[in-house]
Amino acid sequence: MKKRTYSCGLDAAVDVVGGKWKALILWELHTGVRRFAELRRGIDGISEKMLIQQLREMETYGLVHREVHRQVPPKVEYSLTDFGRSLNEALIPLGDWGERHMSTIEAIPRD
Amino acid sequence: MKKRTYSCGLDAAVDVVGGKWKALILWELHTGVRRFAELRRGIDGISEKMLIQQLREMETYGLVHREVHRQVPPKVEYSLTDFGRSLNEALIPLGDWGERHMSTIEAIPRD
DNA sequence: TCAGGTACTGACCTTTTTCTCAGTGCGAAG
DNA sequence: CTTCGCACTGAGAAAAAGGTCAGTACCTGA
Repeated sequence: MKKRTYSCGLDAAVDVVGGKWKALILWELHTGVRRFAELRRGIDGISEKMLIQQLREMETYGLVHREVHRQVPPKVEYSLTDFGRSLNEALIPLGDWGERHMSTIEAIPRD
Repeated sequence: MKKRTYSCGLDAAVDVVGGKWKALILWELHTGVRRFAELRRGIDGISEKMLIQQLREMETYGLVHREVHRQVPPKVEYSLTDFGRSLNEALIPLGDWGERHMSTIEAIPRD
């Protein structure tokens, strides 16, 4: 989320889903409610700092709902809001596209 | 394009469309063939360096076709390949989502 | 002759993003 | 009595992305 104005809807949407981790988090939450540590284990290579940072951002966007259960040890559950689910649905064709062309994309020479 | 392996199709796709300019370029090319300077004028705020950098990247992905007409002054035309068009189609629902929620997204407090 | 348009390229710098690592406080398990 | 898991937080550094600016070589119109 860097911009304040967008030249088209796609521009705005890519700003919301962009970055290294948001798509992965959205994907993990697609299946339902998840605890913090479950997400961390489910998303390969993510650090705790990045995970919270992204979750908090998505919370301020209204995509993710955060529920704290006051108990020891602490239990915090994350889930998608209706808004988040609507985003996930809009992402399905893109996810399918990526799935179909994954090997092509991975084979592209970098730098 | 930073990764070599992806955990899901969405991850791969977001890596391809991510960044500040690619969505905008894709959107501009959606309407047809464009010359370099036309793209520059059409995309508000982009520098020549960024525009070429992104176009070249998209060319190596096979999304964009670059055609040089050997003449003076030079004329270079950019257009989408079939692969690029297939990506654009997969992006339509996301673009629509962004369009629908643009005002919400713009109203989110940053930092 | 001099600015302007064509399509770039490369050096260098700033901003943004991501990563690493250490630490918190509590309870349960070994 | 030490370690583990829980859900974080913050400092500081590294890496990636993006931006500015100057220059190239040629032609056209003023």
